[in-house]
Amino acid sequence: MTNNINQMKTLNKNSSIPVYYQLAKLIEKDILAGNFKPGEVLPPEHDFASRFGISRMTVRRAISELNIVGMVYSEKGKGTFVANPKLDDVEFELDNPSGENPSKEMNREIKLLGANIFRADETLAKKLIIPLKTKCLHFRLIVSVNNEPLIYENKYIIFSKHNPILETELNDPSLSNLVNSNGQLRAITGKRVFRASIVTEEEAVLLKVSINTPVFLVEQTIYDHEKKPIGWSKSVYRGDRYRLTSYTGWCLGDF
Amino acid sequence: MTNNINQMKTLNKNSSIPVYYQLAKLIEKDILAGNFKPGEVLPPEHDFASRFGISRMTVRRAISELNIVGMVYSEKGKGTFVANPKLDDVEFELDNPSGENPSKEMNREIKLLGANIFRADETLAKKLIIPLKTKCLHFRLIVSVNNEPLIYENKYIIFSKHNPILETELNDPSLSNLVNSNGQLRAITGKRVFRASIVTEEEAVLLKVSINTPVFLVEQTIYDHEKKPIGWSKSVYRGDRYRLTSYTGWCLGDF
DNA sequence: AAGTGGTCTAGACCACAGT
DNA sequence: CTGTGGTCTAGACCACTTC
Repeated sequence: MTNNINQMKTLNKNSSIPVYYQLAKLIEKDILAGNFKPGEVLPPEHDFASRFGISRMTVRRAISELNIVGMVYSEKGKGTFVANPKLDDVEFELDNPSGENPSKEMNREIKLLGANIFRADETLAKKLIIPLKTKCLHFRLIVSVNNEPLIYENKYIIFSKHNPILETELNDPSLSNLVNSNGQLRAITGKRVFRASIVTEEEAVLLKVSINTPVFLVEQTIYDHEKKPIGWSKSVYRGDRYRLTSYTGWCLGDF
Repeated sequence: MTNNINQMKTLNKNSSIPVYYQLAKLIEKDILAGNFKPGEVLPPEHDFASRFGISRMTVRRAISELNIVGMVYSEKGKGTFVANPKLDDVEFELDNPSGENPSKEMNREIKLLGANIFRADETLAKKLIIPLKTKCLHFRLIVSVNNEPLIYENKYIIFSKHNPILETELNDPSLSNLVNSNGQLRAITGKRVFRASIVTEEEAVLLKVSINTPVFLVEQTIYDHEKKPIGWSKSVYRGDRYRLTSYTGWCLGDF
């Protein structure tokens, strides 16, 4: 008794579109539609093979595509599972003052400054592509490490139902978590824009830094499976404490 | 008459390491050793298959790995070619003032402020892991777009031989290009660290901005095939004109 | 026409998970 | 033990490029 609609479709073996790609898209649709949820196991490979009358190698090729984009992960002897979209994997690193023990315990603390209903102003309406004054939830918070305030964040998500603000949400106040907890839509993709800027007076007070301190201004937008924006945030990272690293060029497995 | 030393080695079919991985590493070594140079074509797949006594599918799996990391690219009907390592593919975008035509012609200009021999000071010696006072080349330049100075860069590469500074190099003053033109070592991998900061007085004059303008401070290190640093640069991107964008989550092919 | 990479098959054996 | 994914084979046909 399956309700995986797309899986009843057939593959066109005479199409110029490769079978493995057709199958990958089919499974992708089922995952995006929620017929397979994160953590759940996919049918075994030989199932797909016999059901669609194709070779197991072709099934593997399809699933491999989904592995590459991180939509599923396979475990030998167990099965292939739907992953959680990693929406917060742009890693800011805390600057590590030389000599300090990097494995030192970090005491991360989140202080909620406010959580309330907010009627979309012009900026937010534009960001989320919603009418003016649409009901939204607004979170304001400060993230501190070792009692030092480092990040100031304002997060907005489209209001959908009266959910109480759970404490568990505030342990992980990432935008994707807030969206997933408070709406019926799941967060699928995200976009971040980084700017270099200088603290405003308000931010300087909140972050306990002097005026003219440089900051990273990070705007994040989160989209559902139809690429409609469902959440938006603007974060201020202290520029004297955070940095961003990226690697380029050739590497195979190791780095 | 081939001098592809590694290709004379054999694969261990009884190893716990997959054959496709062994072959991928073998080809990788040949590419890193310069036995196959960027732009050159690899032997056809059936060559590898018969030479090593393995199936063509296994060869394809090996080459697929190299495709994924961007070390080679395959073209139907033509062959598989060695790629150039993309070391400068972190894209800064110019902020696009609303309403302005994005396809508008950009007039990019590079002004060389200096190119001279530089004896490594403490900072540089540490960055390049070389003795103090080692001979290096030092480039200072300003990148302008539409007559507006936007980037100020200081680039250092280990001095290897007396090459004249070619004009062609200055059309592409990327660190990887400078390294490849002036040294005998090829640039293979790179690392970038981004910081948010504020212009120094000197930078403010060069970039024609007021004091306290925010900037991205971008440190880049370039490594050879043994992961030894061979070039280092420190660039200042005007924070009021540049931004950085990244995407996360699920996507398959399209975005 | 000959050579290349792209796809696909119908098997096979293996290592590992959960009984 | 059975079931899973991981690897590998020895073919096959196709589309494309080059001559």
